[in-house]
Amino acid sequence: MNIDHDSMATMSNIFRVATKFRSCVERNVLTQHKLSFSTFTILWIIWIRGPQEFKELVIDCGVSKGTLTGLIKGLIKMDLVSRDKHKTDGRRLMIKITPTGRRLIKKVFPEVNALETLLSRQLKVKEKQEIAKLLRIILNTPLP
Amino acid sequence: MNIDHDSMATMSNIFRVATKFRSCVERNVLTQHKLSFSTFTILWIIWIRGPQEFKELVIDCGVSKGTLTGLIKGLIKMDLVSRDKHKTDGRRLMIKITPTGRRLIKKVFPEVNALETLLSRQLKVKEKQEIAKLLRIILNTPLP
DNA sequence: AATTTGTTGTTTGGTTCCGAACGTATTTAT
DNA sequence: ATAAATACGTTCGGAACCAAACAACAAATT
Repeated sequence: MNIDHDSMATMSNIFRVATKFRSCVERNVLTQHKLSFSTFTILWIIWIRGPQEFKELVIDCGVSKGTLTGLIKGLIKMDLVSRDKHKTDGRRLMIKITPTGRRLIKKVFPEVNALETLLSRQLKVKEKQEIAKLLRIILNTPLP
Repeated sequence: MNIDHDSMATMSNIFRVATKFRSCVERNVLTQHKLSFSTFTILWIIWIRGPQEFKELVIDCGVSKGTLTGLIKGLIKMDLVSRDKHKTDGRRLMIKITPTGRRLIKKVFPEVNALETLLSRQLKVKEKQEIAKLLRIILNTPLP
């Protein structure tokens, strides 16, 4: 049996770290604010980058468009984002953050970031940058 | 606003890589065999490590125990694993792979591993080992 | 102008997931 | 020995998820 152990170890550790961090953030931060990891991600993106198109969010949040429809609906009900038609193209949607949403993410994000810092506290800055760099290479590698 | 950008970049890239790979594997390999990523993981673990206790699987698969109950149920229905009582402790369960399960994972795992190789093809072996090493440090870092 | 083709988001049906509440088995304390 | 506390797995309700079918709009073709 011919197995590529290095690739396997890399990927399985990536999964384990992702799972560990995600559940920790949900448990310790997001639940109190009625947010899921995905809705947090949406809020974070439109806070950092400004209003985004629906289809951009689909890619950047890593969920299907069907799922995103439901998540946006929930965020609107909580008055955290708004959904407007594109000026010139009636098919497209623009998702914006509301003042309430801005207030919330300004409070929540630092808490999440603090956990990121905590989790990676045994790594040097150089090492974190090295991981980030290598992962960006993987992200830019095309897959079927 | 005081943000730890290096930790943030590291973690957000970990999530993006995990999502990218997971959906690719599900789409290109697992669906054909009626497996989800989690059921694949269960099968893989008890194939590599031998019979496992239920509660070990909860930790190593990164799902809740309620979820694991359902997943095991599904795997049993497909005759891929069996569930037996622990010899001396009537509360505990031992999960074993069946011959059918063994045949399946022997076929499926190499396909998954091939995608892992493909995804990390732009990295040198040294670099993969470096990522795996750094991620293991993170995994051993306690969190609330 | 009318039809076709393509893009964008919603709806639908079914699976996976978690947390909380629940039984059952075991261990500890009285 | 009995009661209380703990450990283990199941059940249940609701949220999140995906793929496929669908509807609305835009662009290209005729």
